[in-house]
Amino acid sequence: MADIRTVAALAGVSVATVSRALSAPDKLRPETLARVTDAIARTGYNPNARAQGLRRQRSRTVMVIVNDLPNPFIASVVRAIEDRARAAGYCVLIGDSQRCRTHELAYGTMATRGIADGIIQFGPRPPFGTESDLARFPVVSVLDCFHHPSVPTVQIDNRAAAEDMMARLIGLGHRRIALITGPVTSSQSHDRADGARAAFAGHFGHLEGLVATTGDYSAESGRLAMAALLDSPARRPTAVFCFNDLMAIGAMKAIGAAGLAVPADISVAGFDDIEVARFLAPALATVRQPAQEIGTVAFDLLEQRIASPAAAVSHVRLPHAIREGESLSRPGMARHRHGAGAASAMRRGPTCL
Amino acid sequence: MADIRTVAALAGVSVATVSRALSAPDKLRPETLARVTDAIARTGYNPNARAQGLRRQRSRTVMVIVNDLPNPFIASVVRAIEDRARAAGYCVLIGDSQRCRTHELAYGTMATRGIADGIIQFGPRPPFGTESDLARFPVVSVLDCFHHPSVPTVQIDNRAAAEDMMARLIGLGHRRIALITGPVTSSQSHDRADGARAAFAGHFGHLEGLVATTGDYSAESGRLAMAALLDSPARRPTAVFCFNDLMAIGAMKAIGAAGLAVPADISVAGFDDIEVARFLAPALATVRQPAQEIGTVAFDLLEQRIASPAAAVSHVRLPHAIREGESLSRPGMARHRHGAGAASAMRRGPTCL
DNA sequence: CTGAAAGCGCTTACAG
DNA sequence: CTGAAAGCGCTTACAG
Repeated sequence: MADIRTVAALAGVSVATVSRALSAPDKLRPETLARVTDAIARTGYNPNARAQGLRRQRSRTVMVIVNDLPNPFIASVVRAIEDRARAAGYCVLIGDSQRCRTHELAYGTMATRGIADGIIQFGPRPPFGTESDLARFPVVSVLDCFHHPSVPTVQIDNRAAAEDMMARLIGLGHRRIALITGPVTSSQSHDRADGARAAFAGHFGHLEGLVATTGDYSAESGRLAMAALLDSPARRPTAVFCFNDLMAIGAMKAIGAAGLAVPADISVAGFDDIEVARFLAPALATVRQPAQEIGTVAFDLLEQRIASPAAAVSHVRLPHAIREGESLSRPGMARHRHGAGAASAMRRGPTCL
Repeated sequence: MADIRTVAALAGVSVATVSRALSAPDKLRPETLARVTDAIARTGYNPNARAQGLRRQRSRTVMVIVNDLPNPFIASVVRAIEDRARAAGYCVLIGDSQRCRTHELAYGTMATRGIADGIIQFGPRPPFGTESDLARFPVVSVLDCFHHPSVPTVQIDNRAAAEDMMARLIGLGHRRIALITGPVTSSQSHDRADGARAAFAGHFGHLEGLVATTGDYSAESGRLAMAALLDSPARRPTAVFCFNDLMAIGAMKAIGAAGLAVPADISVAGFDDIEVARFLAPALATVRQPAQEIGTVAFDLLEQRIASPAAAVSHVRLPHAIREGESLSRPGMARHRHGAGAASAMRRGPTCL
């Protein structure tokens, strides 16, 4: 924690020379460089990043704003961003808004106070209160994107991905399918719901049999939503498509709690392909999103934007894939061991599409 | 992104007055304050944190270094730290070392470059290469702690917690118990193994029947470790105590893959009490660690240390609890439906304690 | 190739 | 109560 003056004195040079030894060593006479390098080593000198940032007007830090850090899928994208950032000599500042708009805005403001050079935003709203800031401060929107002329986005084709999974379910013979969606504010959830509807209507010519209920991407919300769907055995779906894996885990729990089996009674599909999904029994069929690549591309786009703010804004769509699992089967695979009890249909949430 | 000079000019005062309007408003004449406040509002002025930090020699930022951010238990402790930090007006910088020593040291060095006022370290090693830095820079060690005279720690009593879970297993009648531990570098894993041994030996007077194999806290390592334990049906344990929930999830997968059932054939216990553990079927019995409180206390200790570096170093032990689950039962609950095949005993890893 | 000097945007004794 | 000035630790034209 010596400063540049200490090092300069020790090496018998000016502070400018010490600075150059670090940033442009080839501009120094080898002899001088050696003296400075030695002094740096002896003092354990590390330039103060605050002072560097102030002088250079660049912090080499990016802020990542997520809304649910404990969600393993989000964490894995964050990890990929961090990997790439580190390689590029950047620090990463993570803000977990916990879906609270106030926190989100606080992190956004913080970033613009010279703390970060740009923001990677995971949520469906801009991290600033005033839209015009988006034109001035580099922001990249990722996963659950929002749209703005000066904000690049990186995500999969959520609509097509949902269509693909629905095609799989329909292909297996399912005619009564439930969706457990994300919150109404989630743009990716809208896209997926659109895709699901398109696939269903495209195949059957109508939407009868497709039902949707809303979750909030937490396992508990998936459990509750599924429990609501099970309230009415007569209209019970034969397959459930959850818009993330955590909700699928919750749904599986609710199905088990009702004395039903996956997939014999109800097939379950997820979204994200988090690691634990592969460890469930049965292993969850889900939509794989390329977490690593999403993070990498997001960082690269942000870095480009920091370097040249006027360049064209690109919107990257990365490929998804269907991850096979044991949680899907054809409908009607179970003996009819459950009594009726046609109770309160659609009590909570579920609405026809 | 106006600067203080712009605001001062607009309000017709000096920059010193603008600074005071923010940090000590009561020192200004109400009239002046009003003019400045108005100018601040009109320009959307936010002080540059870099410049503030440089001048004040305080960044009001703490760095959190974890080794596995996607682990939901770790993420939940990080979230608690962030909550507390935000309330105290601090930023949080998260570094995910991914168990790589080089990255860990890089984050540690970064923090000391004026970027952070202190570090909360999750791993069992100090974040610096030279020990003496620990006396100079505030560090708090958390969860998987290391020990150093000037570093406060916060964790549960891992030894006692393991004893408690072992007592539960022994009380159910288990006589052949396997441990799936963390890596050898993990101090908390050592403590837990000690506790497990003490409980076993205390009850039986010997260690025959207690077996340990090593994992790395990932689900996949739990699966592999469990598969190795199942290699020899004759010596198969009737209960497995995994030193985190992710490994327990992996172990359950391996048990299912071998055609066995939890808990009928093998009881499984975990550690951490992550949210998904409650959603497994069967719900996992585990050791609850108070994530929220651990994070809160860790931040508070760090803040104290930043404020008064010379104060006494405290070591906080927070209470754990046993979370009941359906993954435990008495041994021998299953019919003997599996053939023998007494193959290669202890081929991989498992060693008698 | 090297140094003296200005300045990044703030804060805070020091005067008045 | 308010302002002028020094300085936090760097970097980088500008001279030489």
